[in-house]
Amino acid sequence: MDAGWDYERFKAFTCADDDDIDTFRRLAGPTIGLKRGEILRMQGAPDPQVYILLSGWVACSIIVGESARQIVKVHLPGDLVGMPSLAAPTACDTIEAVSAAKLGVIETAAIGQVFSSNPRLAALLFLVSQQERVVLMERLASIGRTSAASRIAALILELRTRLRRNDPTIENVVPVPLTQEDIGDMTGLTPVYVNRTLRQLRTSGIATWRRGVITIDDRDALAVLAALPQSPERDTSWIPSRRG
Amino acid sequence: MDAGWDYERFKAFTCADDDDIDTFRRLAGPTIGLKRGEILRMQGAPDPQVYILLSGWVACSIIVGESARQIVKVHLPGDLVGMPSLAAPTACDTIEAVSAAKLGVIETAAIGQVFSSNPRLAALLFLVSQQERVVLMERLASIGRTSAASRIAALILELRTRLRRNDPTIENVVPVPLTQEDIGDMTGLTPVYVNRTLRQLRTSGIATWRRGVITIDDRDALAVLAALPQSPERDTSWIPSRRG
DNA sequence: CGACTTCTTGAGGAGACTCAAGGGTGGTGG
DNA sequence: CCACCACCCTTGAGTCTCCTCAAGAAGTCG
Repeated sequence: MDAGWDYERFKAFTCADDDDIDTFRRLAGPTIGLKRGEILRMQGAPDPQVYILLSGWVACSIIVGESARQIVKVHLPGDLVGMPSLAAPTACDTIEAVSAAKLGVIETAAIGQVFSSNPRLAALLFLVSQQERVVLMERLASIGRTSAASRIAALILELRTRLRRNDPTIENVVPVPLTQEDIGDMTGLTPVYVNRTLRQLRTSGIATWRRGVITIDDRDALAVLAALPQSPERDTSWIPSRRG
Repeated sequence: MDAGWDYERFKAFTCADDDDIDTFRRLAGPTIGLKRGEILRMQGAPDPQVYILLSGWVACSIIVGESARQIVKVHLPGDLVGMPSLAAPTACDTIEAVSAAKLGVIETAAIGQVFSSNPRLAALLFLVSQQERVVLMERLASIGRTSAASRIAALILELRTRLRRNDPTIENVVPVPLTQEDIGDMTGLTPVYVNRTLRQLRTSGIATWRRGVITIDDRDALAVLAALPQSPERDTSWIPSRRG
């Protein structure tokens, strides 16, 4: 744990080993602290940077029209934040702290260095991006083609799965610092309707989401409701080995 | 043009130069031909491969529940197809030909080789993935937060922009081999409502979509309706140079 | 020319939204 | 320690966008 960065989390996320971690750690620059609700950078800001989330949660969102907001990703500790804007002159999304958070800045040039000097780590970064694409694709399918209850069920299961990578002891009680408005912005619903849908999940004995804590009462029913495949593990055999 | 692969298209797409192209060309294996409607591989199929689209259009979709389909990406010639499933033991999406199409197979191991032997090209592949993420994020915002008319407007503009990379002479007449059902599966709408929305766009003098051809009548109005930022160009200064 | 897919339009219904008001909860300052 | 304030949650009533079901027309391919 250097400057609070949860390396174990990052290792699990990328299948990186200790040497990879060492290499990567050297990339992280100064640390930034954010209070809940604080904005790290706005969509459209010039010269976007890449960050690594050390602690807390941040949300990346896109503003549509005058006021509508769509959260495209909530990041948990260990996540790389801001990669999609890597090659853009201006940021394509807004990064905002959902809870108090700390981030390390990663110079864009350092990413290029990884590709030159550490092909294995570069491939791991590439792989992480593919996984992020899959998550986005599944969220797209969820929002485009399912009911409010299904979208929220899928969200609950996604958060549970991701949090379990950090903390394998998590089972049916999942701490989540999102407001109902945040949930709406993630699922494409209004806060009012999120509230009604949560009540429906609660009264039907499937899940209870209250005061920042989800309690899953019937995981099978939740999975059926979500209607999305639970992705299995990854195959990393194609990644270059360290010596070769 | 080797085996019909539009290298110029790929070069424009990735900012790759001739040497990069040469390297990449060696990766492409056997060519596969598909008729319209034919499925290359189903979601859940084991050992997914990566392809390069040589000609025609293919769609990647996710099945939700019993019958609902969400198209997460339509690919144009030059695109890399199937990357998101790269590290998964089973394919996360179904690849289907929207029009007659040809694809080259790319061995998974060859991708790893690129990372070992050609960091510059690896970085370009990485960059392309980030761009794909941005496109997904914007589609997510569109579907999650805008009306049917806005979604279709955004789709029209996205297709126009991408096709113009292939053929810069395209202005207001855009050839698009998608059925109204396909449009619905891309935008999260039913085919019936797509039809009504297209009529609405037509009668309000914004755009006409008929028989595989979009005619844009008022591009400014279309952009306002789409309500999404038109992304500017990329900054690739961080990519490793060939010698260095 | 015939079979099939795709498009078009109508009528009715439901899921999600908007507007509005009241009740909790936690944080801050006196 | 209490009171106030801001934020968030909760619920009701009414509306509208979009969906479902259905049938026929138009286009396309063999």
